[in-house]
Amino acid sequence: MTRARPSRNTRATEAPADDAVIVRQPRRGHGRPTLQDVATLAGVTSITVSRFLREPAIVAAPTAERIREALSETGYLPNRQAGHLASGGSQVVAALVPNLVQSIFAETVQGLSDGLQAAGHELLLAATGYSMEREEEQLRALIGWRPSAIVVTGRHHSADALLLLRNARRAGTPVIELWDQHPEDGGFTQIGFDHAEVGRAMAVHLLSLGHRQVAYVDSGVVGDLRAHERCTGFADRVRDAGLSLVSLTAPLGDPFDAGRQALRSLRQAAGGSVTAAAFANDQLACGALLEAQATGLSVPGELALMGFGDFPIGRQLNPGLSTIQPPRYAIGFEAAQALLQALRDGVDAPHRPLPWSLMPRGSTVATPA
Amino acid sequence: MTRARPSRNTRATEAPADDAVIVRQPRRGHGRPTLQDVATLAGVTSITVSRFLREPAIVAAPTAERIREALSETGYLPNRQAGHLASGGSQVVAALVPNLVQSIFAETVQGLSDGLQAAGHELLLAATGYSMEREEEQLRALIGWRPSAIVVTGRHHSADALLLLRNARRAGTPVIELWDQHPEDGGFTQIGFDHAEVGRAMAVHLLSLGHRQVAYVDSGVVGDLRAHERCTGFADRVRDAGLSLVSLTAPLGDPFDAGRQALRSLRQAAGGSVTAAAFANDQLACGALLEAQATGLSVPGELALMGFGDFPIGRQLNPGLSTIQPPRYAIGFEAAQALLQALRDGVDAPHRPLPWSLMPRGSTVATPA
DNA sequence: TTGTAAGCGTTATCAA
DNA sequence: TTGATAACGCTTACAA
Repeated sequence: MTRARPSRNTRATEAPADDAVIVRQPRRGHGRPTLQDVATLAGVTSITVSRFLREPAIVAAPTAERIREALSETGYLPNRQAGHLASGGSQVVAALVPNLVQSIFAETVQGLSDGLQAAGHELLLAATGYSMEREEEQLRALIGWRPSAIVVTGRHHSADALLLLRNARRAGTPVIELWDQHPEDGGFTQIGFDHAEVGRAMAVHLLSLGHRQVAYVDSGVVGDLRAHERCTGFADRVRDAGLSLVSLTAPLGDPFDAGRQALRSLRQAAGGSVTAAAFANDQLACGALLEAQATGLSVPGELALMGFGDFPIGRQLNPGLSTIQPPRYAIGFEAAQALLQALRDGVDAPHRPLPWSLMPRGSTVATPA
Repeated sequence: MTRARPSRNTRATEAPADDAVIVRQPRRGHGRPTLQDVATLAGVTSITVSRFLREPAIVAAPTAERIREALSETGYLPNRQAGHLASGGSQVVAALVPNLVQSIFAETVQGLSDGLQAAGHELLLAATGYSMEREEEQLRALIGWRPSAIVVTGRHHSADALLLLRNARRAGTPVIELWDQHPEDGGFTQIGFDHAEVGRAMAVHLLSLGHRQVAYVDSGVVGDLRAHERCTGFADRVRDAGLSLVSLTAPLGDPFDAGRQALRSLRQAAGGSVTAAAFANDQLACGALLEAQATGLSVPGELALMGFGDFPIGRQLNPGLSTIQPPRYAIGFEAAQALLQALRDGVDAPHRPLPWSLMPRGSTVATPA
């Protein structure tokens, strides 16, 4: 790699006549053209170039032309750090999601990115791995960038993380919580839905189909609090109906395998008594569905199954997997809107409850053969 | 939201006795504690605090203690923009991948992130949507952050993007290309493998099983050049064997549906003559596999199928999907190592060909019943 | 061990 | 319409 820093001679005055010719030997800097380089080449001062870049109309036409040439000749690209430092505003949104690999959050990030793109904001992304300590750590790192807004997932944070978020808001940085809808006094704007309610709806779906012995397979990921809330909602609704619930937690590892394992545990523990099971997510449910098929267990005849997330694979299987379709993309896109609004108006954006829907498919509702 | 900027009185000298008391009314700044605030509180100057933060050992114990207190009292978090601007080095790696949703690149990003984490570097991420223009645009935005290294996907870039990358390298910024292995003179460090070779291996696998009428279903995503290279490699190898090839392109949209559609097209176009088909990725192949099952077509008896990517779902289906397992995570992790090495040594890191493997499963190799 | 001075590359403010 | 000047918050270089 050529490591020689390009000489900065261009930055010296064009005709350093009178005094001694001082060849500036910079010991700092990134070795890239600066506003000053462009200005010197165009025969103006840097502030004029700066103005041209932000509002081309306000510089005289001939000047603008010279600047345009100098810009393309130098290949100048503005230094954002310097810009943000000087202007005190960053046009950068920091976002924290649990993870990106094979996850429900990838589309949320896409929605966020799309929503911000249009407004010329950039996205600074980090993953927490469903850990609050990790969230706090990442938050500290992200705040170092002085983002114009902060987006986090869920409403539960460590005490210190909460402090960081409150401080940020006090300093005028909007804070938005994704994938949740459980407003409290003084809380941050929430864009999402109530997971306990989803859990209840899953229970209602199964009970309304006549099932009296139902099970819930919760996520093995300790930090997946929203899954646990769905579990609680499900359990409450089942108990309200005067029924008992078989509840178990899926193992970690490949979620399809975990789902298969959960189905085996279920049959072992409960024998054939359980007639319907709800899962924390579609991957677990698909695993169980495939395991049922492999072992000749009739779905939904002997066991009805449903998931959460509406991943593409669920509709492809036969029978199709009944599931909850959450507004994956919309959560991100609406968060972008809310955040832009908060920045514009200087007040917290209102909470936005977003609709989800239950998709009944063949894994719970037998189709006429 | 409380918008009042906190007053900066703390920044005035503690006892502004002699002259007039000037209450500084800042019109800029982020409204967050600065090094100066901490220093004033600790009764030292800002440089001492700065030093303490980077090398706690070199300040005197009692001073350190006062600084520590002041830090926690103010909740100070360093401003990275100012830091990088002053030091001329950024500790930030910019990475460009085609996409993150349901993609093979999510794990690569995870590997990159893990590899950088340990070295205290941060990741600035953007998606190109498999478009070169978008890549160029994103590259421009990312370079604005003056990253210490740049990571892109693949070896094909627009002319202007190539210029940007070359300039970056000339300025001492390592550039790394992921998921490819096709070194040219003066090219950038590549971490990945040769896709044409993978295509040939897929052909060899099917031919060695005795198939004489084979098909390749390419990705409908125009910008997925690596898939097209696998297609070319496959086609070459088939023609080398003196055989003809049925070649088609999957439609866009849900990849499972696209795979189903492709299978239907295949049967329509080629009748029953094709006995084996390779797909650009596992999702397409899984769709085809599910379609085959739905229509009572025996796999691999009447038609053998294979994919690329080794997505978790492939092994779950019955028969399991034969596929190529690429080093998804390793590509990211090794890229991090290469880049850190390049930064350390000041020379380009060597290319790193990474191994992939062919996973024969039931969709091509009939298991003894 | 601590401080002073200068500068990183840009923008806000005011003057011309 | 353009420029001079002073920040922004931090670090390097050098002095004490």
